[in-house]
Amino acid sequence: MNILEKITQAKDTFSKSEKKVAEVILANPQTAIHSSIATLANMSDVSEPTVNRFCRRLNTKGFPDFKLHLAQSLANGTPYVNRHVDENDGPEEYTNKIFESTMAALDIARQSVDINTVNRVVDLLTQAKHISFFGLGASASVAHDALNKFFRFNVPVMYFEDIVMQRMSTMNSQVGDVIVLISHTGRTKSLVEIAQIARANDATVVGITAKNSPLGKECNYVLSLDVPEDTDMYMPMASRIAQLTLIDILATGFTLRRGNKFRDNLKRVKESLKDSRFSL
Amino acid sequence: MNILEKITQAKDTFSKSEKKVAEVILANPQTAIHSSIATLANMSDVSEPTVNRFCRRLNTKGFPDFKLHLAQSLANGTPYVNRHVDENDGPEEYTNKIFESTMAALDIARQSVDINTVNRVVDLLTQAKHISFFGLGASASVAHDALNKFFRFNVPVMYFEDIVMQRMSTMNSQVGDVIVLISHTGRTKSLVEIAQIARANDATVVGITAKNSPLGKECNYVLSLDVPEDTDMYMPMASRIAQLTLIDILATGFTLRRGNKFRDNLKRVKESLKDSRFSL
DNA sequence: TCAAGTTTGTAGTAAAATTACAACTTTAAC
DNA sequence: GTTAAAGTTGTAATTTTACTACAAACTTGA
Repeated sequence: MNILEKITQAKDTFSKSEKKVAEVILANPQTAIHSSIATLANMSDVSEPTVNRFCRRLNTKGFPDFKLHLAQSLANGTPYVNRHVDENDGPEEYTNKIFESTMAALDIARQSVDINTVNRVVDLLTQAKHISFFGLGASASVAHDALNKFFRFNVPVMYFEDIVMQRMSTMNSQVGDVIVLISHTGRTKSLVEIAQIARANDATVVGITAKNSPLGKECNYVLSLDVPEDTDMYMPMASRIAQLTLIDILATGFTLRRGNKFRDNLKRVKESLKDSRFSL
Repeated sequence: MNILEKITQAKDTFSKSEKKVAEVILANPQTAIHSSIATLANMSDVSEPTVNRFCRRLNTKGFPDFKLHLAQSLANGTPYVNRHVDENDGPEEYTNKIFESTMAALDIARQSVDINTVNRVVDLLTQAKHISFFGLGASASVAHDALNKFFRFNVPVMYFEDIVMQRMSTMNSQVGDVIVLISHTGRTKSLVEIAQIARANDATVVGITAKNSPLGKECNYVLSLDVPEDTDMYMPMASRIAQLTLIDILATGFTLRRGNKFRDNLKRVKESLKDSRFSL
């Protein structure tokens, strides 16, 4: 595991002085790898052995070894950690933290996506007679976004915020229709019902949701995303960004499957916006 | 550049003994980063100062610095690059490319955000009598998402997709109201008009848009995001992810400004969902 | 072959990291 | 409250590691 994440995670097990060291390192890891144990001790306002003990607590052989691990964490690839926003953070801190934890979440999500399912879902979507995107709460805007993308493909695509409309529309679904249900937790009752109605009508149900959730179990295909949520904020943040990225992937897969001529079509949709815009 | 590549490339400029060092390092770089200058000198059958000179020849400050560079080169993972999707990409390739370019875009966006403006906008929002979020097309779902977030704060917040509703609502705006207009290009005519109406009513207009665009010029505050768009796809992708992240930042700033008691409020909103969900 | 230049190693020095131990806190029990 | 035990932290000494200065040994070309 990335040592920066490890520090964040193990913060509670640290002693007072060790926490000081952790703070200084997390605040400026780039400086840390270029400092000696003495300067780092000074910056953290602790003694040199404390820094050394801090390093060992993280299962490194000592300070130089720790610096090596830190350097590797900082190397391009996985530079970002899911850093939680703190009460006392100023604008600069929370802005950077949110960007970084969003990137970190995407990185984790990427590793959890099942490519085969993506491929099969893209297949389904290209062959669908009708596509519907439904979500509620925070996932409603994701469904909304999906509408905006797939609508450009000149495919019959639907999106409703209203659960009654979602229900009525699903009642009329049939074989060949694909219904994409979006829910981070997969425990939204009314969406589970929609899934059941759809399957009773032999429509295909794709869930962008948690694998073993009540909703997940009702779906023909589940695209699950493991995303660490900052539960302190009591708001869905990273999860819906990951969902949106997944929508982008499905849309991209769709256009690639449809081939080159189809891309001209997209270009035309984009150009149709010209009149509603000021020219460059 | 990767220091391992650098060694291979600069091999010709090395002296006989330095080449020996290069060989040993290239043959087993993992061992090299965990060795002291003495052991490495021994393995290469040269003296310690030779190893040191070798390090300096590669523009490093010395042996420890060289090890740091080497460690970074060895760190696993590819950097976040904006890799464009290619016609012939399979599901695995385009999935990874989209995740990576989204992360790369966020990284670039992060560097372009003006923290001072973020801070001032958060200020405005916390003091606003009414907050409106308007966007069209792909930005509509971003505005939709903003509604979902700010609505939890128990603040009078509005969101319309319909330009007539947007217009009517803005007509009634007054001092102390904040209208957030979202548009990637900043060239959507009807949003520019909304901005003009709002300012005529002394409401404050915040644009999440391009700085020097027609819309940007009509705003009191502009939060601009430099995001590289994959224009090949003819679809907004990374831009709206960056916009959403910015919404997260504003929402977070808002809650932090409001303090601890307010967080309990958010918790209550979240708990109110319980009945609409299946329990764990 | 010899002188100028380069390369290399030896020995000493400086810096950095680690260890051992003592002083100081904290915690919990009485 | 007092006190003993456990845990934490810092000081000082020690060891390890890296670097510098300089001299010896090669190379090169006239």
